[in-house]
Amino acid sequence: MVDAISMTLIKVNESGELPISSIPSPAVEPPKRPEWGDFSCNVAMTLASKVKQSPLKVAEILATTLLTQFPELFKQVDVAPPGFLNFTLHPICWIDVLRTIERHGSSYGTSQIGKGSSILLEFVSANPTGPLHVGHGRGAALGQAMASLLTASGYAVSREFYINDAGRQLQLLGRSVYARYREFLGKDSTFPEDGYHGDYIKELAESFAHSHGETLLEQPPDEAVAVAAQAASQILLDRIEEDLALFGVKFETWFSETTLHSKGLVQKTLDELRERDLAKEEDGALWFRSSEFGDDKDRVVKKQDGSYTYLAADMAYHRDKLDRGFDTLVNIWGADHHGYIPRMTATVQAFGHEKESLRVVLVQMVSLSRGTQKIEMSKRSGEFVTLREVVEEVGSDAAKFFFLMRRADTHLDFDLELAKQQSSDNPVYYVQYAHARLASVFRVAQERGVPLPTIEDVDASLLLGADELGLIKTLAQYPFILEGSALALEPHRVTFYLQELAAQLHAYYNKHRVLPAAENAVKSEDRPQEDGATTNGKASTVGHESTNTQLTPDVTAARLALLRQVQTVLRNGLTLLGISAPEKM
RNA sequence: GCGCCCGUAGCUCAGUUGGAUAGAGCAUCGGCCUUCUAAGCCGGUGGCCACUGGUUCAAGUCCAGUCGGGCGCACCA
Repeated sequence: MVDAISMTLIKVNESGELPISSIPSPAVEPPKRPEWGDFSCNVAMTLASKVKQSPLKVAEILATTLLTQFPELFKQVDVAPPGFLNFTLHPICWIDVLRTIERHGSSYGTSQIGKGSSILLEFVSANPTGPLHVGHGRGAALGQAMASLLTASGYAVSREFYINDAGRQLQLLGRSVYARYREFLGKDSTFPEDGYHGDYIKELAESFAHSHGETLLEQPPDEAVAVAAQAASQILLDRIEEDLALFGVKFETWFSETTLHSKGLVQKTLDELRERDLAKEEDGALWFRSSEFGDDKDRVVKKQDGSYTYLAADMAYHRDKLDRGFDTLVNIWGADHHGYIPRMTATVQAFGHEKESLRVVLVQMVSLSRGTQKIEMSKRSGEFVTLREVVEEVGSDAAKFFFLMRRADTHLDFDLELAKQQSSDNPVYYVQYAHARLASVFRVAQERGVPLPTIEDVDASLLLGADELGLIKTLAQYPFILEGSALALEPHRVTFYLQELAAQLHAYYNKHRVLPAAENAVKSEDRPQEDGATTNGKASTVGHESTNTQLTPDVTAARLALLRQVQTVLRNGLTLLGISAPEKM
């Protein structure tokens, strides 16, 4: 398609009809309205000013040349103001799409645009100081879908969870648990000012009292707190891993912040900064000259008291990621961390990498509701809805779909009532139902001894009606949706596509019968079909004079073959998002 | 004060990286099952794309400014 246009451009240039100094690469896209054909191209308008002719004139020249050059491909090439070229292919060309889907099956839609380039995808990375909440769930669903999407597009993806198991938060956890532990044993205790208030802290403390008895009381508080912190974070981390597994999210690596310190990598990172003359001593602290790379100001990495800042550890972490040889680092962060991006891109550049090698996807907050009733959440009081609770209530399919329904950088309203509803209002069921419905048709077909044909077995000319072609064209888009979605790191595009395809399928299903009625075999009729494709010479069974299509065995076979491909694409898309494609509902 | 994100139908949001007459779903009103799953379909109602200016053949999309909402601005993590 694009090649045809490029060749034509070269031809008209050589023949002198249009003197083009440089041949542009034409942009071809499906037009907004079906009446405008199968593809449209704007190259005439971009060229018009260069060749000093009106866009319409340029388009005319290209259109006639294209049509005479490629008669077997184009049925029609139209020119529309202000200078669009609209192409209509011979309908029969579209049948190739179905053959492609049938041939590739579950791999239909995958590509190699990533060319094997390696990506480290870091997401969730919740502190092991409490259970995962819904916000983490959104990040988890997004990361998981993104990983599948990128893998399907030819990238080598590795998923990683960064464990913040060093520093103040963990100490606070230890002090919280220790305080509850003393409380439980009837000793006096002072709960830390901004400690963790959730009930899970009490549970941890109690189980701690059972396993350790009163032994911790005999230790100095500092040591006891450290022991409590260690034990509690390990348990909480295990639960996080469990919750994620339950949600269908897995990581190749769990990277512990502590190992950065124990291996001396933080100090090494700062040493390297000095070597590169990107560090400075000031006010008794060590600073990273991040402003050299566009940050607002320089940042402290080693405090006056000699301890490292969080940034220092994070710099060491990102340096380590790059040292492991990844081409691109993708981080999924909560939107409240956006101010951190300049620091991190500065880090990447400080160690000699392009700033494009770090891509940060920001995820906005999730607010929960039941119908119109909002559910208040406050982390301070420890009253927030956990991911596990949501998954148990609405199921992991619905949870994932809802998390992936919106662009990452917009607020998400998650309606628990809606997610549980089994109706067309619920987009998850809507898409899954389309898949199950088709499965049911195939089941009934087999029960009645109707064979399930392949595309090669059927009379393809029976699939050239407007509704059939509409479905086929949507199926043809799928690989492009995946590609765009992967490049932009936007899985929500796949969710929207699936809803569109499902809608089209449901409409088709309601309008056209596939199997003959159970008792009296051939009496069923479709509603009038649009004229057009049926004028194609081969379509002998499609009565040109009659506006109705008889549901002959040939028609049944052709439609079955078409619908199998629809089902394949529905299944591929759902699977990619980590959502099940049920055979029955 | 500075920086980032957002502003599209009554509500929740898409908008193919600058294209033609801006689209869905919800809500609301009215239809469609003796037949392959009604967890479905068909039709009606709804818009100053926050505002102003600029860039060009073309702006919801890019740039500048204004207004409004959210979030950041630590030798915290």
